[in-house]
Amino acid sequence: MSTQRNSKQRDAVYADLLSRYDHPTADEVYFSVRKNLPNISLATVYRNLKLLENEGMILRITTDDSDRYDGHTQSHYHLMCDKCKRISDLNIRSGFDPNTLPNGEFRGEIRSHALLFFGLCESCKQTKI
Amino acid sequence: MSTQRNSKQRDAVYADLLSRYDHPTADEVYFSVRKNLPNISLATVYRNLKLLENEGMILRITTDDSDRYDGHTQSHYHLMCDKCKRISDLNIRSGFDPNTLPNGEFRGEIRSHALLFFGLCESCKQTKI
DNA sequence: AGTGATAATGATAATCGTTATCATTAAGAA
DNA sequence: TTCTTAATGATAACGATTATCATTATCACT
Repeated sequence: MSTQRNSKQRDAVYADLLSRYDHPTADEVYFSVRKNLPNISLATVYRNLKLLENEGMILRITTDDSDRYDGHTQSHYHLMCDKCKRISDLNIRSGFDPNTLPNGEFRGEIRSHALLFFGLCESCKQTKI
Repeated sequence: MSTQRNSKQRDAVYADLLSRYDHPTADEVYFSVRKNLPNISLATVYRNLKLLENEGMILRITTDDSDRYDGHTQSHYHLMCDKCKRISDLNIRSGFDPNTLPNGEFRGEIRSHALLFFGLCESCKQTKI
């Protein structure tokens, strides 16, 4: 495990993410947590966000601008609004084709998507380490 | 249209992307184009990459680190290697479920993916402008 | 060909999200 | 309570990208 000791700062960051569904940026978490811990440092927020992500306790959403965080890790997808730039949850049942734009019960409008796979490229797969 | 005049700098940036399949960063395009245009500025490379993207002539691939560019816009997906961080093309037939990890003829290994949808959120869809 | 308006460039400063540094604080085992 | 050292707070540094601005070059119109 990556953490050896508890800290109320880390607990506060995690609790904040669990309590909200608006996929905040690191800065937004910082300002929210400061209500209860006025002396917490922005660096501590970044540190703990990375730590919690590495432990699989939170999700990081990579976007064009600032990364956003989600404390709810059960499988779901996200939509970034072209207009207000906010991120909302999409409850898409698994077994779908992103090109088919499965709106389902979602009352917004899906226009496009970005999909990036991760794993091993062909040459790294050969020389497996 | 966004461009009113031709420029050999823009032509060179586009030609460079068309000639390669390694999904370079802006900096890598810069160093490549400098072989023929030693005085081109990095700012000009960034400007023209953004311009070409807006015109739909190239693709930008948003990743955790620097953005990467692709001059080949016919529909295909990408894999970022967890080890060497290079991006390779994935030829996936449409009509697939990203969770099913459709390896196909790809000789690497798909382990995960990041999928983000774009469009209008529910509230912006209501107050449509 | 020559001229003028202005798009595009080159050089570089500025921005901004994130990470590194380091002295200080505090968790928790002994 | 003491001691080790993980974690923090404050802030400097970093790196990718964008903004600024004087200069250059495109190209429509003579």
